[in-house]
Amino acid sequence: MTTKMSTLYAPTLKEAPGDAEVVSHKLLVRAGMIRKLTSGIYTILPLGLRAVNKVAAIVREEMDRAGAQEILMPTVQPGDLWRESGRWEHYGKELLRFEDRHGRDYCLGPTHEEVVTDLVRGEVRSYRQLPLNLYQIQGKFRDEIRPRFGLMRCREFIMKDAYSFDADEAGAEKSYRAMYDAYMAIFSRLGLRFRPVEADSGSIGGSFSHEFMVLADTGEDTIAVCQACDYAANLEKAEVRGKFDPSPEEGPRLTEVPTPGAHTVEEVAALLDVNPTQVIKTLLYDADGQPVAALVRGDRELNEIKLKNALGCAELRMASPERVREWTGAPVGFAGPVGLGVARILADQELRTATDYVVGANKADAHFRHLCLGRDVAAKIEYRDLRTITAKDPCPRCSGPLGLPRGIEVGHVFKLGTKYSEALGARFLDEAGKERTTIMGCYGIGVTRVVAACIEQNHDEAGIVFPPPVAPFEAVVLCLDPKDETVLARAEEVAAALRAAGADVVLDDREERPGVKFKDADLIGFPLQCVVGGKGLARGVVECKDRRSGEKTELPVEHFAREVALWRRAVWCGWGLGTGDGVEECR
RNA sequence: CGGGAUGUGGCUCAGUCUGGUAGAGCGCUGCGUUCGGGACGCAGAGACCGCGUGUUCAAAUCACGCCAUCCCGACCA
Repeated sequence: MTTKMSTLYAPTLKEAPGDAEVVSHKLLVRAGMIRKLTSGIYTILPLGLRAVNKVAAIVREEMDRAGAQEILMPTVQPGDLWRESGRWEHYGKELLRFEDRHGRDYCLGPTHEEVVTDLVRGEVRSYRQLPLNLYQIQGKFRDEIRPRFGLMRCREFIMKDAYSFDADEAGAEKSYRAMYDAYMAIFSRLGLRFRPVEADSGSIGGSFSHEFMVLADTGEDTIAVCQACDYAANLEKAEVRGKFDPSPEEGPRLTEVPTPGAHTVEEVAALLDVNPTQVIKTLLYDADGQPVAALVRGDRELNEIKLKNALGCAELRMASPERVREWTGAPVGFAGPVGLGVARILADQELRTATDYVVGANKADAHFRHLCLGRDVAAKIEYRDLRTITAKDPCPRCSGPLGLPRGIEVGHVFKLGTKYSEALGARFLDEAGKERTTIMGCYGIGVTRVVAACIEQNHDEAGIVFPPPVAPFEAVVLCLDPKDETVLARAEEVAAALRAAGADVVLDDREERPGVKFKDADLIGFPLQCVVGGKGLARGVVECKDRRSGEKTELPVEHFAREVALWRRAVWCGWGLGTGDGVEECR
């Protein structure tokens, strides 16, 4: 049975909704694939769900191939389990909490480390049961501070999350590698241009991780990519390398100068007529309750994640203006390292060469000139890599040139270590009969976000340009004269031939003018479009269009079945994809 | 959480400043003409103008409160 547009619930819109900002959001709504229920929460309509399911199917295949087993965990989770892991207190407001009728605490699962670890600790008691990798594809809820951009950052979304359990470090490495490889296979098969990048492991915790970024100018993340070697890292992670030799401690003496009202680096630099590179920013932080100062050059950006990692603290917050006054004795804007009473002072490594800088004097409306860190600061200074990398910095691996493209995070793999297995007591007996803690990894793919990212990367003026593996239907047959039984019958034959060639097909049999069908086909972004109408049939041809290239090919009605299979393969090739029939693989 | 903006038929918006009969386009229903890149004509249906309170003879319009949605920001001294 051919799916027919005449009965499909796919309400397309000529105009974009007023509340949509980004292109994937606008197009998903216009193409009749999603509708908003409330902020950050969407209903997925038939066409949207088909795209989501296509992504899910490929994810499932590759996960199974990698040896993971599918399960389905509950969305509602007991608060007590989250207390055991310590995250009931630490996860914050993204965790939507509520009580049942008995007043017991529950939450909607934003991720499932607790539940899966609870599951495994009950049954896995022997090294013989390891390794184990369990995954699910399921709705997640995260009460985002500010949901936005349609399916890109919403509160309720569909995610594939997998969790690996291993007996030892080597096994955990292997599991991690298997997932990394599976993710490479998944995103390649989906027809996306993407990069795996080194990443910080963030709040989930753990020691090592990679993100999978779909390259798109509208991405929320910036990544550092080497143009010479294969180094790629999230901007927050990318290391800055270079030679930073201590410089001779000489030069003019430290001098206090009045700088009334000059709070920012720009104001101070302008007032003293120096370059911002000659100013040191002193940033004050509260690190697990301890006062800490971080020093970077005036034109640099401090990378808080690097600072947090360098300090090894759990919570890092910028000091409040009251704290700043308390620690420095001056209002915000005049902090400096000279005589500063904080627990630790960290400085970016490039300041090792620091001579003749301008810094705050820890006194209202005053700064010092001619500061030499080694000479003028009595306290110990820890030099570390603290600043955010820039496009001007060399690649930390090979010193080649860096690019800073934008990306959308669609996948993330973590080595978790024993953080959750330790907290929840997931232990087993090894060969020697000794009790040990399982080593975990976790691996996520934002399935709904993949669909949105796919559109961000592939669209044009007319609408979505779906890669064939993601499209809700790979092919559409536009029947231009549905009232003419001969034409309609021919359209059904064309649809059958496409199906035989391996494509899933929708038949546009609506009693609409041709223009409406053409517009909708392009808007929804069916990769293969075949037009069956009186005019073409009179010449004995079916006109086929490749949505991506716009190229039109006339295929003879007579040998259509054979011709269309070849044409389909050519379209997939244009995407750099093979159709999997083994005839010819592209790329 | 701070700042800004918006809320008017299903959708996109005008009308609000200057209070006085609720509008347009799209979509929808019917009829007719059209029919290969979002057709045209005619006739229709459809709105507690986000909610509440107040001011007024009179409120979509003014005031206050609330709610919702979107955008920017969340401490880079």
